[in-house]
Amino acid sequence: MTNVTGSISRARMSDVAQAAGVSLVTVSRAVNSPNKLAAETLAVVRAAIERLGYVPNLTAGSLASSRSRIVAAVVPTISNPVFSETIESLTQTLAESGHQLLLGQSAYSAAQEAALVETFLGRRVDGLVLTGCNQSASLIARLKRAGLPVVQTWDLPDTASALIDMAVGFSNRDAGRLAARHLIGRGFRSLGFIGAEEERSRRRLDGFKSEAAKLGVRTVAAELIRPPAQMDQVGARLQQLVARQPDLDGVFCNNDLLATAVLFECHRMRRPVPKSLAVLGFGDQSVARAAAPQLSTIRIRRAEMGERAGQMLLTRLSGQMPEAQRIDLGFEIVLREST
Amino acid sequence: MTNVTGSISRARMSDVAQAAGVSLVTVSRAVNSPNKLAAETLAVVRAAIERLGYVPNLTAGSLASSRSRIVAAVVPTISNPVFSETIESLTQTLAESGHQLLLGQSAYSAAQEAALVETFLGRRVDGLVLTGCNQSASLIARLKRAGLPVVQTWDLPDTASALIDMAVGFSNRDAGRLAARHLIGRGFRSLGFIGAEEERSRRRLDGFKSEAAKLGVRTVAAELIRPPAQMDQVGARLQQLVARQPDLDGVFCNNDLLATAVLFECHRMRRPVPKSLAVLGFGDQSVARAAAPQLSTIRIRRAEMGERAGQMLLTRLSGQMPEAQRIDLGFEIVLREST
DNA sequence: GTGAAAGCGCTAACAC
DNA sequence: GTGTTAGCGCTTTCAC
Repeated sequence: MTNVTGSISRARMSDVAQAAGVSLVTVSRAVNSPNKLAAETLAVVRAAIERLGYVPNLTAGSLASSRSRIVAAVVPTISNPVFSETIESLTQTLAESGHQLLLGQSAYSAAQEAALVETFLGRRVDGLVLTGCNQSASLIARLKRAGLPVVQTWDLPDTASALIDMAVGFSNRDAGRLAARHLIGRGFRSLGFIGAEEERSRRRLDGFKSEAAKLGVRTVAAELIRPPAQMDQVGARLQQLVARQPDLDGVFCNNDLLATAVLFECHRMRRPVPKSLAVLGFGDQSVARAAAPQLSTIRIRRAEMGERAGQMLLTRLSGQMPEAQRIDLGFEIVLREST
Repeated sequence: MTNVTGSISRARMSDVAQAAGVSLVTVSRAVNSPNKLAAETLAVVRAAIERLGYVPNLTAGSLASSRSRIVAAVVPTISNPVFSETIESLTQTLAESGHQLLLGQSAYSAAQEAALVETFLGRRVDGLVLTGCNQSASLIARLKRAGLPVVQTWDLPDTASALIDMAVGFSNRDAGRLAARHLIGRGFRSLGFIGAEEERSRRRLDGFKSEAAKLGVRTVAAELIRPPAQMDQVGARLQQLVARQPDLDGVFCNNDLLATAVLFECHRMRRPVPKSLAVLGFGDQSVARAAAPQLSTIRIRRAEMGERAGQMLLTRLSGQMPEAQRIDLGFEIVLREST
């Protein structure tokens, strides 16, 4: 029965060994490398395990073998569906080879990220997945020294020194550039931007502005929402944008949910999309196809990002080197109705 | 530098002890209970720790103390934002007392849930958070025997035997009943239901149907979408509903994102909401306020659920009993424009 | 194919 | 306040 201390006596490996009439190592092998045992022995041991309800203590195993079969990941927040999809596919990829995920949320704070990494190192995790490439120089140095496999995701390091170990992502700046080319190419000249106030969003804004300028469009108003950027804050921001730039005719939103909120606000303002105002999303989430009008957006490979990150880690954990240390997953415009 | 094996030599506690000229325990105390040490000693030890770049091995600590400071949670998927918010607040609550979260995703499969629980027990996690209350009898028995603190969330057990240890949630069936009362009370008589094909959604449908019948409304058509229920599948389902029940005038959607997709489809069908079709959401996610028309919905306390689950666990881990073993967080109708 | 010995790096209990 | 002793429950050699 449940008790307050939360612990009951459990069978240990030595108990199983005794019950089965074999040595400790044999039980260990029955659990970890059954093919190294004679079929009969294996059967006897398994019966004993079953009978005693033995559950191997993975903590003790980790200590002895110095492999934890745990991978840690740090994301700003999983409430943003954009990150949760990457985490989901990462979890699944890792699960296939018996690894589990320890999850940390940094709330977009570098200090919290560093603190999380520190305890993850203390837990001797087998690998680490980070979000973004804007880690501090000291954290980068720390991780390089630690020597464990690390994958940076959701962006690509600009310089060789920003690459800790491995990376899988895409250039956020180039994605912003593509957004500007797309909107301007379709005839919209007075542009706005709505996004979260965080690193990757800012990089996209950078690219968006610089490409717009290059194409002769200098009026780009931006509204940055402090994370978590919720949909119900978007209406007011769009109003701001229009107030600042009355001839606004195109908005780039930093995820499809924000873009959807803009769609609704346009509906309220009786401004037909895209005739009166074009809306470009980001991410190609499922809402983009469901929306009316359907959202044009920039597709990125969120699930693939998690999967590739997991594979790179697993490759390294098996002692090999992955084919590429830096994978650019790219992105593409999906033209629908809103632009 | 990074190496393929992923490990470099690291300082151990005994190295620090030697460097600081103290014993092992003193270093352990400097790390875990600094207030038990003389200020001078502490300073010396800390200097040594700093100098050697010592990172305590938490795995060894866990083994010795049999407390892992890890709590595991199983959710169907974190891609559903509805679960990720609970996980987020749980993570934060746990972090405040130095616990971390090991995350498992069951993909709505009972077998996967049981397998995850098994390895979590093997890791000797300090506590467990589960989604829903429909665990198999054998899993329930297993966990009761294991004797570790367990919190079931997102529903409330119907019977005493379905309660493993602690629970925080609400009655999904009653929430469905409330939805029916609300729609019928506002004059809608031909009802439909769109939700995911999973346990909690089904319970809401149960309640929805039975209350509707009680109030004299027998025509309730339901469309269940196999998880993950994506927004872009909703349009076709609404069409189905209308085909089956041409006079349909009210739809209850099992989360606000699905409801939003219905809103868009209504727009396409040129059926004004709520005049031609009423739409009731579930969850009160931020999209509900952003939508046009704004969504009426049933508010539940997702974040509070994670927080309370964390607190209950922490209370038990500190050796106390929580005030209540079973917390009903309830729910409420939020009347906006769509009904 | 199986076993014996020697740790993994820390904490708990008790002494001083 | 600080130190000594004795494990925590496994895996890893290496021997047979």
